[in-house]
Amino acid sequence: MLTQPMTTSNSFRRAPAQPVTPARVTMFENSIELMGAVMPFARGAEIYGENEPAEYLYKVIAGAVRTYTVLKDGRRQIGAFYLPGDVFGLEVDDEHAFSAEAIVDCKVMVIKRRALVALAARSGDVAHQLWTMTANELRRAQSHMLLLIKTAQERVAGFLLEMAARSPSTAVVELPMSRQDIADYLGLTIETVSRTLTLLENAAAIDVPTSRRIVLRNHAALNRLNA
Amino acid sequence: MLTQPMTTSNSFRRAPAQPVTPARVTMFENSIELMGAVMPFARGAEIYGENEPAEYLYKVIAGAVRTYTVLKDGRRQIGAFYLPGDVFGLEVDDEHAFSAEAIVDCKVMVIKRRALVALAARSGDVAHQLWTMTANELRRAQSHMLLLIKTAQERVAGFLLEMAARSPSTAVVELPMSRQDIADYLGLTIETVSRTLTLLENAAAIDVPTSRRIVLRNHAALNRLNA
DNA sequence: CGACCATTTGATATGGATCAAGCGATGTGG
DNA sequence: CCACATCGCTTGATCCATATCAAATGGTCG
Repeated sequence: MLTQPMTTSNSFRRAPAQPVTPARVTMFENSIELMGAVMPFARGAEIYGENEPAEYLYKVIAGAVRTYTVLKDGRRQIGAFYLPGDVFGLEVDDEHAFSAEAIVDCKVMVIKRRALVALAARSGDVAHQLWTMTANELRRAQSHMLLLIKTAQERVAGFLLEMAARSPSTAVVELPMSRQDIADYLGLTIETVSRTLTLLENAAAIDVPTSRRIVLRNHAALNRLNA
Repeated sequence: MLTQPMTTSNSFRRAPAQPVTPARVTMFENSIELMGAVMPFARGAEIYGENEPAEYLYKVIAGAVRTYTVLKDGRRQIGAFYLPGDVFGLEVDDEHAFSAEAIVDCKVMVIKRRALVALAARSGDVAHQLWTMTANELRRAQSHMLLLIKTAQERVAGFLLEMAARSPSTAVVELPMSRQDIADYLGLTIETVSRTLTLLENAAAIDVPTSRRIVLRNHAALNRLNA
C-alpha cells in the first residue's frame, strides 16, 4: 500500500548527465546494475531519514527526489534536488546527514553501500568513482552556499539556470517541485519566490505558462542577475 | 621577501583534531610526510587562486588559512577557515574552486596531488583517506549552508561554537581572523557581526576581553540560539 | 458545481544593510 | 616620549529587501 495517492504528472525522465569518462561510466554502471534493485517510491514517501544508518545509496531512474533537514524551529532546508541519472545518499560516515523524499512518484535504484565500498577496496576505478561522486556533491553544496548569500532575484535566476542546465531543454524547465520546495531550497519564503517569478516574467526574462513550467526567454538577463 | 610585514600575533598553534582511525592516520600521515614540503606563507599571501590548476593539496601546520571566492559584484564569500591539522585545496577536478590565502603568517605542508592520486590508485587505504577528506569537506559545506539561512544571532553563535569545538579550549576562542573575514564567512556585514557580539555579551553569553579573544560563558544559551 | 490546495497578490512589519561618525589600539616620525 | 596618523572595531541613524500576515485567484478532483 502506498503512503500517498499515485497522482498527477511524474513525467520527469531525463538522460543521465555525469561528466565522467565513458570507460569508467560503463564499468561503474555495470557494477551498479549488478548490485542494484529498482524500487518505486510514491510521491511524498520517505526514502531515508536523517541520522539513519546509511546502508544504501541511490540513483534516480525516474522522478525527482529532495533531501532536506529540519531546524529546531521547524524551518526546513532542502539540501538538493535529484533528477534522473543523479546519485544521492552517498555517505562516508555511517549516517545520513539529510532525509530524502520522493517529490513525485519515482523509480530509484537502490545499491548496498557495503558492497560498493568493498568493491572499491579492490577496484581503484570504483574507488575513484565514489570519490568523484562525493566531490560532485561538494561542488554542488558549494555553489548552493553561494546562492544563499545572494538577493532573491539572484537566487531565483540562479535556480532556474541550474535547472535549465540539468534539463533536456535549456529553454524550458519542467519543475517537479512546489513553490514551497523551491523556497526551502533557496532560503526564501514561498511569497518571495512567487513575486520574484512574476517580476522576472514582467521583465520578459521568463514565461510561466503554468506554475510548473518555466520558459527561459532571456538567458543573458538571467545570467546578469546571477551575480 | 615577504609580501606583507610580519606583524602582530600569529600565535595560533593547535593540535590536529581529525576523527580518523589511528592506523589510517599513521599510514597516511607517513605518505604525506614523505611527499610534502613545509612552506611559510606571510599574512595575506595567496596560496593559490581560483581556477588555477590544482597541482597541490595543503595541510596547515601553523597559522590559519581562508578560502574564498569573489562574486561578480565584488562581494567576497569565505568558504572555510582552516586551522592547524586541517587539509585544504583537495580537488578531484583539475581546478581549484576557491582561492586560498594565509590569514596570519603560516606554515603549510604542500603535497603534490598527482603523486597522492597515483598512490591512491595502488593503495586502498590512501584512496579511502582522500575520499574521507572530501566527505569531511562536504559535511562542512553542508553545515555552512545551514548557517547561511539562519538569523544573525544564530549565525554568530554557530560560528563561535564551531570555532570553540575546533579549539584546544572549548571555553576560550582565539580568533585569527578579522571581523570582515567573519562577516564574509557568515554572509553578514561587519557591522552586524560587531553588533551581534555586543548583544551576546550583554546577554552574558560571551565575554570579549579583546576583539580577537572570545570567552564562551554560556554554551547552553549559544546552543539555544543555534537553532 | 463545489471543496480543496497551490499559487499569486496586497499591506505592513522588521532584521539586517547602508551611510556616517566615534573610539581605541598600534605604530611612526618628530 | 609624545603627538599624530592609521586601522580595525564599535556604535548610531536611517533605509530597504524580504518576512509576515491576510486575502483573492485559479487549477484539480470528487
